[in-house]
Amino acid sequence: MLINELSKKTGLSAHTIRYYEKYGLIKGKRNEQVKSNNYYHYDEETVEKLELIRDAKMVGFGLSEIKSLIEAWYNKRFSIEKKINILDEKIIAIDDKISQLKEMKKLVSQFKKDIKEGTC
Amino acid sequence: MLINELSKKTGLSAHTIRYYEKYGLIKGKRNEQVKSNNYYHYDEETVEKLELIRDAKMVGFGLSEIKSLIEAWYNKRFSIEKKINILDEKIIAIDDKISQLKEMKKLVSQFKKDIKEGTC
DNA sequence: TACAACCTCAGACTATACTCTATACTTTAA
DNA sequence: TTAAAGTATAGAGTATAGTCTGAGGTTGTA
Repeated sequence: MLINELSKKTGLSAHTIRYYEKYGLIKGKRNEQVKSNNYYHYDEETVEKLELIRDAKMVGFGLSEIKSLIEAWYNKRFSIEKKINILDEKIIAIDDKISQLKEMKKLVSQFKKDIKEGTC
Repeated sequence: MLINELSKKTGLSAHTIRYYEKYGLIKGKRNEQVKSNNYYHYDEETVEKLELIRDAKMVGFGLSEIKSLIEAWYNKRFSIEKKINILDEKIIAIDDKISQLKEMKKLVSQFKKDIKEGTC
């Protein structure tokens, strides 16, 4: 698929997708047979990656962290040990964030309760 | 306490704390009795607020979202209904983030398993 | 009383992550 | 066959959230 379709599928603008491509998060392929243009083509794996990026960003991961995750995921040059290490780190980071969110939720819920009880 | 102590207690730099104060997230008080200086004094509530800000930022909330949360929390001018609304929104946002993180964790764990099984 | 260690304020600078503009070429539908 | 829509690239501009510098004043300790 071309960038416009990719954009529609992921909800990210073509500009943002190109920015991610420059950043090294995704990679389109050019069709060597077609010589009239040099359009990039993207596959389903790219859709998956972009969805992962979108979600990871929502929960506070930066692009550099996401890049290391994606490299562990797809990069063939990394050793198994290195990949496992990176993935373990991310799992710990995710668990930390979940704990923090649960703590925040408890706090916010308690505060909501306090407000309600202070008035009824 | 003065800004240096606040900085040490929260792990945030004095610069960052002043930035948050300008942004409207916290508010120091000046001692009217002392006329030789115009140092700001901060209380324990400010420490709590800064800890909340730090945690909320870690899980992807921006300063504007955090500001609305803090206002619901501390601002006396807001009506009870408005405060409850804001807090409910935050609770929903927190739940969303937790779901996303769980989804990410599942994905990362599965991938880790795949890597391991692909080699052993 | 000197000197280090504070404090305030204004304003310049930086990093991250986009977002937009301009230019130029290609494809597609009427 | 031409106008609209799509694509690539470079580079400028923007938003957010700091981060740093400098100038000038204060406080605490030797």
